[in-house]
Amino acid sequence: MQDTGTRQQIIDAAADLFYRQGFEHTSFAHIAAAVGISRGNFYHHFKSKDQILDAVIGMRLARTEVMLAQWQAQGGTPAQRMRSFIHMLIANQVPIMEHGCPVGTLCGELAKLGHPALAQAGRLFTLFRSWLGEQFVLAGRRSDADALALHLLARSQGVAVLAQTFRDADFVRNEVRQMEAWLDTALAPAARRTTATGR
Amino acid sequence: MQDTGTRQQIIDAAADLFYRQGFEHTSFAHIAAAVGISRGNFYHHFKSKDQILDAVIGMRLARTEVMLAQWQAQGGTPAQRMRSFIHMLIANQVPIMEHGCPVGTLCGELAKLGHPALAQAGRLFTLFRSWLGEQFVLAGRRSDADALALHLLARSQGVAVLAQTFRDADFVRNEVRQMEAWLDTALAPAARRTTATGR
DNA sequence: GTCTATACGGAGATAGAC
DNA sequence: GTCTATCTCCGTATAGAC
Repeated sequence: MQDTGTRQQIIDAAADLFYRQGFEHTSFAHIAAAVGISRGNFYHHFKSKDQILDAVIGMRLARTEVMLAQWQAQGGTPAQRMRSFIHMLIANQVPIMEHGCPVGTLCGELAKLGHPALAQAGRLFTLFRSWLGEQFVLAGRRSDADALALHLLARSQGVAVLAQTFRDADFVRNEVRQMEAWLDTALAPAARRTTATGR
Repeated sequence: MQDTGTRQQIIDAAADLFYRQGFEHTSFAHIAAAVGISRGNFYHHFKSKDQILDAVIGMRLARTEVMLAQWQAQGGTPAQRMRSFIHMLIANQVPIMEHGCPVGTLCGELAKLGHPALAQAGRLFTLFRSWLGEQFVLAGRRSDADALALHLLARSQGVAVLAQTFRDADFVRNEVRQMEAWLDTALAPAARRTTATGR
């Protein structure tokens, strides 16, 4: 694991193609061409397409955990950290307008396919949900932290879906501004604990 | 057109299967089995799979226009009519939790496939966007009516995406309540015109 | 209009040489 | 580990009988 060899190249290429073209629409030929290997070589690394999907989701789970841990380690207030989350919509604006949110579109496709890996992909959402929930707890919204986390998650997903259809950068910026404003008002009455317990 | 014969049966079955399984994952065999005809019989009615998709989108555009016109004809205030829109999330809660929003998931899939029919499917969104925009104009929010319409559309899409992943009915109800509350505050300062010009 | 039979290509997957 | 060759199944699409 963690090699930069063929196996990891396959996972990287598959993750990219699954995002840009969708899981079902991506064939072994696509991935093989992207990596520059033959189709047959594939089965030395993965016994089936579902195994590649598992590996891709696993890698993305690991990378997401690292990113969230970094945001946490950077310090600052919970509000500042949650702005990092919201700001992903700006930072990834171009790919989102082309291919949607990597998490939302994957879960949506797997749900339609009735694919068993949906549960694993859903953990990507859960990672953000839990992390956001922790931030709201730290910000003093202990009782409704999870509902607030889900709300923020839903808002960002909605923006991603419409961004993909309308390709409207102004819309994205406008919604991001509104989400930040919402965050401010949501945290305002409980501002007392925003900087405390910043472990 | 508008016959209840085989052609319409095919469109109905295809629309249902495209929604539940996705467009790409639905084969002629699936549709033929659902209608109870042979695969070969298909090509008397549609020359290609894309033609079925066009017919499905066309039917859904027509039905959506009828629905919006009915909401308009029902009278009431713009706020009341927009509650009909928000309430779709409750009325269709079960299928949404299983298969997502019929509009959002179709547009998302077609975008990933790079399918030319995306533009037509996007008109489904535009229909709601324009209708909601009109309501906001009637409610006195002339200057930012379209932005408000997009916001409401995005909120509902976000709820649909997370509902599909987490299958949480409480979350849906909670978000719907918040959307209704948002609508109230958004229209409150311009309440003077809510009942006027109710053509 | 509806059927059966079939062509044709592409998909996932396997075997075995190098 | 990587390749070529091949298998099998399933998808869209066509031809032609009834």
